[in-house]
Amino acid sequence: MTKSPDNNAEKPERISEAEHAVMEVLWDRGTASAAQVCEVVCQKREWSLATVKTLLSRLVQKGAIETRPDGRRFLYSPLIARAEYVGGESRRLVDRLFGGKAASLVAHLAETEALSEDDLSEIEALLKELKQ
Amino acid sequence: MTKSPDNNAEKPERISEAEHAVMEVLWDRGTASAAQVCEVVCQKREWSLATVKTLLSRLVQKGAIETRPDGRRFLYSPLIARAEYVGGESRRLVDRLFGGKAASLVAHLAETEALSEDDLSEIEALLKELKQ
DNA sequence: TCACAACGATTACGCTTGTAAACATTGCTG
DNA sequence: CAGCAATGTTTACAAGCGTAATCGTTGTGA
Repeated sequence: MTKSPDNNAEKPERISEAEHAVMEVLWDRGTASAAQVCEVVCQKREWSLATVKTLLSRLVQKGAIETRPDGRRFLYSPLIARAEYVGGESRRLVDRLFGGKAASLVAHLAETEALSEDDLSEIEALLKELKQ
Repeated sequence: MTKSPDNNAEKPERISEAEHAVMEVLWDRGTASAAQVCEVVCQKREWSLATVKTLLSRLVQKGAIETRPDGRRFLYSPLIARAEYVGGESRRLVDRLFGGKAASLVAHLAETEALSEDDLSEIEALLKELKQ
């Protein structure tokens, strides 16, 4: 195979906030054209189509999405999974603010009442399941 | 008076990553001079004293810290509490990535095994306490 | 066939961030 | 008293980001 076996330098080029908004659409749809992405986000963020195109280009450069030609346009689809991104971001936060201890994050959320009764029950259920 | 009396628009000017590193020192010490801050972070981040000074200035501008003259130098101290910052950042993450549902974050951490056995026990204990 | 519309690509531009050097002030030491 | 050293202030500058406008190409409808 041509793919060099060990060029996994894969340093996951940071995705910016605006870019992330675009990614969400692609994760949701799986695949979309620039116009379709715009339909979803341009209202919300008061963007123009041009802005969306710029963001898509940057995401391609960063290796976060890929393009497939579809007639005269491109269809864009994610190359990295949402879970991967979410995991990375969560980890960054936990590392930066909680010394890497995820439990500290949870503790903080609980203390500051960022967790509702429902949240607490939900987590409790989750724990039970994980522990069985 | 030239200083407008009611500019308490207190929108908490975003603290950048590098600035945050400086804040951590101030939160830890309570108060410190530029040189003292540098002693703590300049090794770790390979910064020069000049860099620390810039960051301190920016933090002052942003209203995140205050200065008190101490002889020929300044002592810097935090104006916002660490908990406040941490809470804000956590909330931002939860809003952006988990639709505002903190429980989803916890679920994600659990699923991706970002939570160790110890973490889980800890959280469990926490929950019990909160529910008393 | 020809202007136009739909696209991606290129270029733009001001703001923030990271990282610092240069400058100005001033207490201190020889 | 004259430099020097320590300190804050000002200026710098490249990269990244948010937000687009403009350019170039090409399928399409009149």
